[in-house]
Amino acid sequence: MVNDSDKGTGRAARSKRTDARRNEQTLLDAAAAVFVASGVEAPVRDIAARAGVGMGTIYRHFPTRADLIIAVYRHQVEACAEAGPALLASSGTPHAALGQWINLFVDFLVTKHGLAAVLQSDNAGFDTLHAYFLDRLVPVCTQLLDAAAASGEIRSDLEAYELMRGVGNLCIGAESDPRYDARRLVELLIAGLRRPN
Amino acid sequence: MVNDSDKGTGRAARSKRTDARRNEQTLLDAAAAVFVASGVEAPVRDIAARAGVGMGTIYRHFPTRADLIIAVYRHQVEACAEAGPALLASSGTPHAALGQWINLFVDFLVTKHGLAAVLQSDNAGFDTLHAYFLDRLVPVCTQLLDAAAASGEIRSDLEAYELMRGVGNLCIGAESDPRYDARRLVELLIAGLRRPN
Amino acid sequence: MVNDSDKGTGRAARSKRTDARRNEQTLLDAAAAVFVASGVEAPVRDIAARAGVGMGTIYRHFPTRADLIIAVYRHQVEACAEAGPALLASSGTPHAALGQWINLFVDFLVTKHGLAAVLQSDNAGFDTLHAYFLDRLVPVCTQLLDAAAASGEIRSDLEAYELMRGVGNLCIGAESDPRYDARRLVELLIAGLRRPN
Amino acid sequence: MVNDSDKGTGRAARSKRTDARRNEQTLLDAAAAVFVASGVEAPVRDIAARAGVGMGTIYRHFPTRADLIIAVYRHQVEACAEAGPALLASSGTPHAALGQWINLFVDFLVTKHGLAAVLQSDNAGFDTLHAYFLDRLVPVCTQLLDAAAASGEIRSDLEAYELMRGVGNLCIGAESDPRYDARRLVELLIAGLRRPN
DNA sequence: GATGAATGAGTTTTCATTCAT
DNA sequence: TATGAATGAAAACTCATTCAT
Repeated sequence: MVNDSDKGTGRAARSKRTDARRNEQTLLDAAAAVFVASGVEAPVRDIAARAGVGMGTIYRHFPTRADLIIAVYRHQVEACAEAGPALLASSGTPHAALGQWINLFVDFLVTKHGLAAVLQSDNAGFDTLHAYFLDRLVPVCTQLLDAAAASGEIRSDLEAYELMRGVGNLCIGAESDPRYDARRLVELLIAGLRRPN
Repeated sequence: MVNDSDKGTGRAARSKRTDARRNEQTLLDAAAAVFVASGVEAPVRDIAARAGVGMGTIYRHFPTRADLIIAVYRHQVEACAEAGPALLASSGTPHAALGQWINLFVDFLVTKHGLAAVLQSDNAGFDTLHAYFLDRLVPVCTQLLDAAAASGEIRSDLEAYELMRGVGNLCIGAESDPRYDARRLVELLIAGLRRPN
Repeated sequence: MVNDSDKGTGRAARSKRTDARRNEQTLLDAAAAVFVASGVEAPVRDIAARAGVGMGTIYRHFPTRADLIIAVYRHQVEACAEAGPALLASSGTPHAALGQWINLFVDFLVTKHGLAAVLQSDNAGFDTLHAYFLDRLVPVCTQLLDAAAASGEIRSDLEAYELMRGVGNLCIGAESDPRYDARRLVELLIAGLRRPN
Repeated sequence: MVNDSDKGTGRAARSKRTDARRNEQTLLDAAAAVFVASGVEAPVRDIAARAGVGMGTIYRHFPTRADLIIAVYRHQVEACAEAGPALLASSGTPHAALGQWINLFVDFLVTKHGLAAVLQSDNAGFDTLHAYFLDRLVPVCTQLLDAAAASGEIRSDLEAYELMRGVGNLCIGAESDPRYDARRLVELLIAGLRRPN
């Protein structure tokens, strides 16, 4: 309310947009909550109910389920993407940076119920989601991998795509099983990359 | 029960039992074929159709889908289980034996369309399946792991259950993606186990 | 019940088939009734409710709406198809035969609420229906048209397909409008075919 | 409206009316374009988007879809209505005039994607549309029909309403089927009207 | 007046599972 | 025992229409 010096149509326009934005945030919150409770494949109707809106509203804001998931997790994906170069600059060695970065990625996947599973599903409806993840994170991972390979620390015959897919798979089902610690296994995987001196 | 040479109705009974067994084998063959074609979550109706029987017959022999999957793959699971001690005896080192055994396990999972995915699903209907796999294979894997740990080749802080679950996860979706080679990643994982000399 | 001398599995099999057939007839009757009341595009659920069965049952018997419509009207289509040659043999002139046959076709279309409309819809779901009608009736109509053309009674530049489509169109909406008599207009159309002596 | 640099309310009112008219024309153009592309049953949202206005604006100007269709095609309907007497005056015979007029009507219907179909729909929402067409064109057609009947050229037992409805029906689906030429069939219909000398 | 967000009924379709014959 | 017909819950998705801003 610092500035509400608008009048005429301006107010209407601004206020409409404000409301819609608020509503969208409500939707994202509700979706996030439902995703935690029932996984990212929860029925649209459940999310709508949780948000207290009609189903059509969900479809208006997020035409596909992938769009919704992306919106819900965008911040975290961005943070992960931006952390790549930063770690490379600050960590001791490229391999260490890679390990830390993968750790962030695991953090992300493991805490999102069912997201890892959906990342490997070949369901056509998730194409957008797949594309978003790959577009955003594969280049970052490639950079880290290249640096570590260039420094001679690791083998150079693994694509970022394959590594990320593997890490993603290792994270499937991790939340629900106390006897399974995805992070540990991912560490082994990264350790296994190291060039046998 | 070596001898159940019954007479009178007995002959009928024996023959009926024979028939039932024949029928069951038909079912298993059909299910295996459909699993290859459409994955282990194929509609029951398809399997029944392939076998030329009614759906009720499937349910009679295999009350749950898990029972059917177990029956279909039992032979291969048994073979895998039995290979453990054999490899330990014949391979150069325990770690090599472990690697070869895991390889067999990967062979198995990767060729069964969708089986790996179902192994990690937390769908209650698959409990029996999970239990069967774990009961049968975890002890074998434990033995290999213990031997390798005892020889000092690998770290000793990983449970067989966790390793197998990780390997299973790495195999998810491997058949359908040419850019993803599950076996490679599993090798990295096993390599990562090695104790840093 | 003239003959129920079946025993053993025979009875079960026969009785099952009998029941299914009875049920299918129930379905057809219900569908016919609903078609009359609400047109051939009535919701599947309505038909199921009318028949007192689940929706799945409709889908089992008739995978697409077109299949159901075909089944409901098959008898009448067949009768119409068979009447063609008969009329040609018994009527005074080929043109007269054509007129009478078209009349039968109109009888059929006009009494089926909404069927005519669906026959011209380009909805892909009705492809089977279109194909059935065309396959069955166009040849008959062609025969009548050819005979009348050969006798010099009518112009010879009109395809059976086009004529039938036109007749079909003229029948659209005829049931519900007392001021519109499709039959009269069809007569004009047929009269218009006559070669100007 | 040369000058709309208004201030003071009076001028504002005039200008508002001008704006509204301009807006309405934009709407009509957009609707016409969308009707051509997707038929007259296109979603309201599409039309609004095309016009660059909100959906509410469409509803304000044209409370029902029929109102919109009428507005879009009013000019052409008027032209058609006015052509009737003109043709009667200029053509050789009343029957020729009738044929030419019907031709104009067909021109109109055939080029409007889906309009013919909507003209026969018994959907209550189109009542206004039906009424408008009938009110405007039936009298014209009646005049032509009466003249031709009076001259002895044609039978006198057909109502204009019924004829126009028939012509409308014949035009259904004509744009999308190369094997179906509505104009030809309409010609047959008109030819069929001729009194058998 | 204009906007466009929200609503939610309505329809289709699929399959696991049961159970009468 | 075997059969397969019947069931009906579930879920996605679309759009006409309303109404707060």
